[in-house]
Amino acid sequence: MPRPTKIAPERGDARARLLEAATDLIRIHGFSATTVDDICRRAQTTKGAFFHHFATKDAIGVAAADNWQRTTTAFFEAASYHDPADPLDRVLGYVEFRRSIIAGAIPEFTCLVGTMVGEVHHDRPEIRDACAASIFGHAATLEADIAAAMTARGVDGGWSAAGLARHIQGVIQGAFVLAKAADDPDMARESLDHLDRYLVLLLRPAAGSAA
Amino acid sequence: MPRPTKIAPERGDARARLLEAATDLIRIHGFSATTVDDICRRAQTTKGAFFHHFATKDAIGVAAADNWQRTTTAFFEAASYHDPADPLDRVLGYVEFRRSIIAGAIPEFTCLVGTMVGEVHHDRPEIRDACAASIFGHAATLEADIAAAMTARGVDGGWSAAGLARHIQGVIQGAFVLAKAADDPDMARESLDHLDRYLVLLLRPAAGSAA
DNA sequence: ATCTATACCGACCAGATGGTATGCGCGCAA
DNA sequence: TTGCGCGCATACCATCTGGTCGGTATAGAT
Repeated sequence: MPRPTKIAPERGDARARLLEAATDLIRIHGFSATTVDDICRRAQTTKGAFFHHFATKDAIGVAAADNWQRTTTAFFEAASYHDPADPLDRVLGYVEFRRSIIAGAIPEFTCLVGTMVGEVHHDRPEIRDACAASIFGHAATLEADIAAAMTARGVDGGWSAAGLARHIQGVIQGAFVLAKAADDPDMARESLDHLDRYLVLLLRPAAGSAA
Repeated sequence: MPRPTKIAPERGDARARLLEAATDLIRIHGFSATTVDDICRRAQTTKGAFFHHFATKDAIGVAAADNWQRTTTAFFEAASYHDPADPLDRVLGYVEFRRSIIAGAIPEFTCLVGTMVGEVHHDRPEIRDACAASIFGHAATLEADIAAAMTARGVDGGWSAAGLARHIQGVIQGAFVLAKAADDPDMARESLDHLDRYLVLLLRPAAGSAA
């Protein structure tokens, strides 16, 4: 999830800067612990600008989740794990890609919407729903490849491609929780390795059938 | 995670009531959004009592995590998934047990320390470490059974019993994130079903070898 | 040139927040 | 019975919080 380098404030830019600042700060401190003043300071704007663009603090939470969905959608669409001809390779490529972008400090690779929804799910339903749209919308992008891999293998274990896609997102979110707790990105990588193993066991056609 | 019914305040009880109130409120609202006054109100005490027992708000976060570890340890030790003779059955029984206690409203079955650590990992290292001790200490209780099941099956895929135990905790934490996002406990159950399937594929001796 | 809509500024506010200072009653040892 | 420490209550405080409001600057339409 690379971020553009800081640019000097320019007229018409404040909304985007506020959104970026909010995203960064919420990933570091969480939603509740991030104050409007903090966001303004980091965005190099004032409260006047903030409340011109966002009616409430909650509103920037919703907007940040929406923005997260847009940017991550573009980011994953551009990735090369879609290239392989075999649908299972595309699914495994996705997991490998997720693994490869676990790098740097923890707030740099963890998920904005996963962090937010854990905190605000009960009190701020609008933010929760925006986070859910991002998570489950992203999960849905895996469905077709999973379904194709299921067909290729001929599996039917009473579970769905959509459900497995959701589970994959769950494992990734859980991996981030472990990394935060241990303060160690390796915890997340380890979990993604197990996820990869699961998908292979579940979806790889039996050995010898292709040789 | 059953909770005792509310009792009228009694002298000498305040600390325990504060801890229980903090636990409940943090599970609902998160750590930052839970105020000291909220905790006191729910515990039917005053700020005087609060700061008599806890030096700071952070201190009750640490104490709540420690208390969580103690109570959950006792809770899981008493469960019957330890009974089967086959170690794999004990591991699968654990997952089934975790699945069975997903019931009621979301804050009633989600994990205090998982919720807290996602929020405060960066700013409150003492709370983070207390949460980590709870999560990874609990994971460690699965290690022996996993190792025994690995031996029985004779697996060696370059991963460890400890790592798989951590992954199991990760999947459970991720399942809670999904349930919060979708506002639906079924999301968590679905993920635990996949976890069960993974463990069977990974650790069940090949079919026919026992019949 | 003027009008208007939008972007933005910065002082201000009421209430909340974590934390403190002080006092008071109960149990217990001397 | 007195003295003392512990558990807890009440009143209070400095600071921070989200949010408001009047005002200014700029760009484009007429």
